[in-house]
Amino acid sequence: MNHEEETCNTTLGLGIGVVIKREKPSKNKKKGFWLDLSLPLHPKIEARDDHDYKNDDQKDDQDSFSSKTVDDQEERKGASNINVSNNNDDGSRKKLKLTTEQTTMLEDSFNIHSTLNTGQKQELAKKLNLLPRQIEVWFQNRRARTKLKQIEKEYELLKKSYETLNDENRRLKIELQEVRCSLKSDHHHHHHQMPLPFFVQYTTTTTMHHRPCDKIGNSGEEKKAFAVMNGGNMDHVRDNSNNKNATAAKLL
DNA sequence: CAACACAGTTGGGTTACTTCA
DNA sequence: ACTGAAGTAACCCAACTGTGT
Repeated sequence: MNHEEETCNTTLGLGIGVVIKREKPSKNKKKGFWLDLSLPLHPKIEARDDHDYKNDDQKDDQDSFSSKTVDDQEERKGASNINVSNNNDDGSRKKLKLTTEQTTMLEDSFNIHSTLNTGQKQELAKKLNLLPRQIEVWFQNRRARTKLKQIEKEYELLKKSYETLNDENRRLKIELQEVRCSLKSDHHHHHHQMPLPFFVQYTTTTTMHHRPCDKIGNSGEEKKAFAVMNGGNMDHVRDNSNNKNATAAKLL
C-alpha cells in the first residue's frame, strides 16, 4: 500500500445501514441483527488493528501459520487438515480447540517425556493430524503450566512454613514476657534467683554477644525449640545446664 | 544459521456472575 | 418475585514474539 493512499483515506459521510455485529459466540448469547450507526473513519487501518499485525511480513507469517521450519512447510503441502487453516474469513485468528482424544494422547506422551525430539514430534503430529509446530507449541505450553503449578505448590508450602514459624515466634514472645514479669517480681520481693527458661537469652536483643549454644537448656523440648529458632539446625545444641542460672542473673 | 527451549504476551473462547427490563 | 437477555470480569489455552543456547 502506498503511503499517500494510507494517510489520505479519511472520508466523512453520513449514512444508515444494517450491520451484523461481530460477537463472540456463546452458549448464553443469542445471535441477532444490530442497527449500527457508527462509521469507521479509517476502515483499512481498523481492519489491520483487529489483528495487530506489525508489518506485512508478519502478516505473511500469520497466513502461513507461522510455519517457520522446513518440517512444517513440508507438512503443510500435503495437509488436508481442518486444523491447518488458521484464519477466519474476516481475517480474525481462528482458535483451535484440540479434541479430547488429541489432548489425551498429548498428555500421555507428555507423561512419558516432557520434551520431544524431531522424530517423536513428527510421529505424534502424524498420529494426531496436527502440524509438528502445533505439537511443539503444545509441549511448550504444557511445560509452562507444569512449572507454574510447581511454583504454586512451593509457594503454598513456604507460606505454611512461614505461618507456623510466625505463630511459634509470637507464642514464645508472649511466654518470654510472662517469664520476665514473674522473674522481676520474684527478684524484687524475695531477693533470690530462680532458674530461667532456656530461651530467655535468645529472644532478647540485649545479650546477643553470648553464643546461643552456651545458653540452651538440656531437655529434648528445649533443644528442639532452639533448633527451630535456628532454622532447624541442631548442631549447636549441647549441654549447658550449668549456665542457666548465671544467665538469669545477667538478664536481671 | 537452524533448531530448540523458555518467558512473556496476545487474543479467542468459555463460564460465572451481575444488572436490568 | 421470577425470567431471560445482555454486559462483564476472570479464566483457560493455543499461538505468537523475543531472547538465549
